Amino acid sequence: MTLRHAVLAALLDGDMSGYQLAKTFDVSVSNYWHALPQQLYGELTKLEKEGLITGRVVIQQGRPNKRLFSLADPGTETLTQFITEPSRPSFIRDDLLVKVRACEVGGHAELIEQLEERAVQARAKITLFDKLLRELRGGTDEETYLASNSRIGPYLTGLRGRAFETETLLWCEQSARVLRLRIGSKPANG
Amino acid sequence: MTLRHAVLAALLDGDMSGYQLAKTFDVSVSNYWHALPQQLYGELTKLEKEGLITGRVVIQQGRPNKRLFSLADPGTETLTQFITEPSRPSFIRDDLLVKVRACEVGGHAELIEQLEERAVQARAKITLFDKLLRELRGGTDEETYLASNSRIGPYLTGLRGRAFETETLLWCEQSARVLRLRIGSKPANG
DNA sequence: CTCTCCATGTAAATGGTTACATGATTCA
DNA sequence: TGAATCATGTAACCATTTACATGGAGAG
Repeated sequence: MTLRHAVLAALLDGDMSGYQLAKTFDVSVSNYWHALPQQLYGELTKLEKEGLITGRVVIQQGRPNKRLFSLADPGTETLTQFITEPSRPSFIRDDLLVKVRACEVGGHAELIEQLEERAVQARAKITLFDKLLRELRGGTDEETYLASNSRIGPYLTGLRGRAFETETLLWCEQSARVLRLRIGSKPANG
Repeated sequence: MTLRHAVLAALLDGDMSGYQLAKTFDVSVSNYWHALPQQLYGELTKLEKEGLITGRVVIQQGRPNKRLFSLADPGTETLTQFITEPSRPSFIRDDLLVKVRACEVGGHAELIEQLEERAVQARAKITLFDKLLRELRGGTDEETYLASNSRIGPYLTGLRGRAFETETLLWCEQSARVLRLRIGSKPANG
């Protein structure tokens, strides 16, 4: 199980509620881990029971109360130990790649549409990552930032995320182009 | 469930046993889907019962008999329909990225080792992908190959796999370099 | 005689997804 | 009045991992 580690790592950014976590997972964490809100709520409850995080209720006006969680010392220790343990191989799961792999059976037009849709999503994600990286850097350039002693973890994973999405974009465009030649159809989005 | 689709797609390469599938998943399929042998055996049995693939026992000398499976027409239809359905977002799960994200809690030395280990694996995978792509291309160059009417699916996914591993390699090297500056330790592998 | 490769599985436990459920507030 | 956002969960189901299990052949 590593969802717990991903959650603990996310809390290094500061206190968060389950709802906030679920929202920001997409920008900051979903690049290397993915989870649904239900899972996060469950995991947060477990982590609190085990004392790895501490939660407190924040009463709000004009909106429902929320439970804010912060990393406790045992949580930090769990993370440190996790870093020490051997890593297991990463893995990807991607419908689209399975589909491209099997494209010889037909459905080219639909597949091209999906590739173009994914390309749009990738562009949006690249923009988000660029924004994230710019904000982290502040005024300084990348080299100086990475040599300084601040928060390099989020920056490095942000770089990986941007690189991943960039490659996805290029690949989607290339694959769509190649498939289009096969059916002589026109691009759906220009 | 998309393991079944990944298995069906893999069988487009030709008849295979569970054991062969488990072996080749690493080179050809694990780039976009990952499964353990137990899962493959189970899935193959199910797919045969449902008539999507057909199995036959091949008696061998000097080694155990094996069950060879081939794609049946309903299996091909299932794949075509799968291509038509909307794709769900891809996702990555990577221990190492979680660890780098959380690196501020300590364990830099161990983390650097793991990054270097991953870099070695990435290099090996790039070599494998290059070999795969070269074999698929045969004599022709890439552009000609992709414009011709043969098996573009495996080629395109191979390209994605190589790009992914290349980015992984660069990222591991960069991250290890950045972390090394923090602790002033020497590289473990040169 | 030991190790690795071939070849196939079952069973139990954990992890993840889908469907369902609630209820207040703000904006159009 | 309807939709979106905030905020939190439960229950049932399906998928995946871990542990266990077997057994012959060839290489060293």
